[in-house]
Amino acid sequence: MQLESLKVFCDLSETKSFTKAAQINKVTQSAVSQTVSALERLFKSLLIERSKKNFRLTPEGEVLYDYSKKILQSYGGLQSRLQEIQGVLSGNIHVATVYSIGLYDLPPCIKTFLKDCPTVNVHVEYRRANEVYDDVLSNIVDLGLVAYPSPDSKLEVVPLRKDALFLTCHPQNPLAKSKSIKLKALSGQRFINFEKDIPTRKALDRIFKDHGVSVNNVMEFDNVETVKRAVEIDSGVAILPEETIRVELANKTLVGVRLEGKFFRELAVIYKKGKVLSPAMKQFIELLKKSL
Amino acid sequence: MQLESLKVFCDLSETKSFTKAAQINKVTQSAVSQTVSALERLFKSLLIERSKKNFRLTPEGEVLYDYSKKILQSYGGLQSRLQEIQGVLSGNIHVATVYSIGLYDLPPCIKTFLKDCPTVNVHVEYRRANEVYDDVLSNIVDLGLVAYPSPDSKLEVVPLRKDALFLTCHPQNPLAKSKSIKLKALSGQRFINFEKDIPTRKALDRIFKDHGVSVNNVMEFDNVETVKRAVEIDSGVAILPEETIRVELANKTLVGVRLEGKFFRELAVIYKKGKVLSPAMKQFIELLKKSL
DNA sequence: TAAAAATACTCCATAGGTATTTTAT
DNA sequence: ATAAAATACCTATGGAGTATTTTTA
Repeated sequence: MQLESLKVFCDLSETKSFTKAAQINKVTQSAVSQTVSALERLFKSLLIERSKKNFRLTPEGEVLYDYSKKILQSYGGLQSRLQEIQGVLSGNIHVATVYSIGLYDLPPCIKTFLKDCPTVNVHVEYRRANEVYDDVLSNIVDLGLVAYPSPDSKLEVVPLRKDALFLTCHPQNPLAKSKSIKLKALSGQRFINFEKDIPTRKALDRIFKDHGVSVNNVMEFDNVETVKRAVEIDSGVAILPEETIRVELANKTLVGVRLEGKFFRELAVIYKKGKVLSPAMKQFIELLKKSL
Repeated sequence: MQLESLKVFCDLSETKSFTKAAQINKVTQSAVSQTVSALERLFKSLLIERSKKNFRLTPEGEVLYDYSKKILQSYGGLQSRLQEIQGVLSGNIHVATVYSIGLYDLPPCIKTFLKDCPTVNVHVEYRRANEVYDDVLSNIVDLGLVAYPSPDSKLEVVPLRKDALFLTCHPQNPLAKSKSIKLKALSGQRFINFEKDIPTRKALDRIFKDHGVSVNNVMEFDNVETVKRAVEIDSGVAILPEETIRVELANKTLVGVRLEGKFFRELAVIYKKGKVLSPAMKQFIELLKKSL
């Protein structure tokens, strides 16, 4: 009995797709198909409801899934413990991150981390927020980095730094003169915003609603970079996390005005509940907590 | 990663012998040696203290042992659950039993059991009491059958029937006339006993001591059969469990006299603590509890 | 008619055997 | 000297790949 087979079966059960399970385990779809057949032969049970259109486990499949999870978790724990004993941090870490964090906050962290642990490989994938959640839940990546984490019973959420939100505007913009500004002052302003499905947009909408402010959304983009470009040509003002405009503030191409009140972008690491984190991953999360 | 390797490593850790671990897993000593090497390569750790004369696990070995036990237990649970679901009782049961139980009490049970569960193979090995304990503890057998079970922190003990002890004597013997007899009456009698290391002997010694009776041990044997033969030629009297003299009582070749007081031979099934019992084994124990 | 899953076939990696040597008592 | 473990070497099984067919939406 190979633990790898149980791993494949678990991923298959969770993704409900032979092809995805194959990708996660870096084998071909054929191998997954054969693995399942072998398991069914071994346990003399049908594990997956064929015939029917939609993927479903048989009762035996459910039992196998539950026990496999438990077994794999123990095995993960074993590996971690052994690595700890040996004091060797190594292995691979797959991280999915939303663009904003991946582009602005993450790179310096990775740099520091790789200096401390040169034997660890960190693989970063840039994704949209919902894809980060999906990839974490389907085991495609180990960790996810998101803003405004939405709680999920299948996820562990580790909160990181709260990045201060700044009103961002063109240096010539009238608002640029103030040292700080009240949220109210933004009423009716031409505003460069994120698209409706972006978490930061949702957070901004909530803030505006809570404070009875109504802005004039003149443009909507799906990423920070484009928002900044729009502000740079004074198409309007925006609210952005400090970290994402660090360079522009230094170059004076943009002005950041402190908002009166406590307005933050909350960052978080997410990972699948029950996942056994390797020592390297734990170390990585610790670093994120410290520097992010 | 093969679960079989973990199993081998566990048995090796417990028996502290490559050869025994090989026997238990029905492979050659060579295979065990290679399996351990493979595990050491895989985990990049020394698992067993070589160099030294006596077998000892390294810290890594200890960790691997602990986790392996856990993993194998889960896997055992999985197999049992699947069998339960399928309602199929099958597989093998290896039982080690002391001669007395194996010769007299067990055969009818096995017969009934095999009638109910024809797909189960019951393998019975006849052993001396201490060997039964050893075989159970070293996983050579699944279940052990003993009289007067001695508690052990590594063993589960399931008590079975308490077999009444009868004074057994030759039909012509003066004691044969009584319907029942007081223990005191045995003082000074020529007594056929078991050897000192037999549990029943120990139990008898205790009974005699507790009641201030002192018999004259004229012969000592290591098994019931020989004791009976000695009583049959009136070399002395003996105390034997009812079940073991059933045939002789029917044939009138021996007389059994009820002892006044509560004197019993306690029977028990033993198995290793933490062992996952297959449905077949559970069923078998249930049968023993009912008919023994 | 695509996409997903199953099957046919082939290959090669490795688990495990036999035979032997090395090590420890 | 003997028993246990390690090693050398070989073989066969089965895991996984490519190519293809079958199935389902």
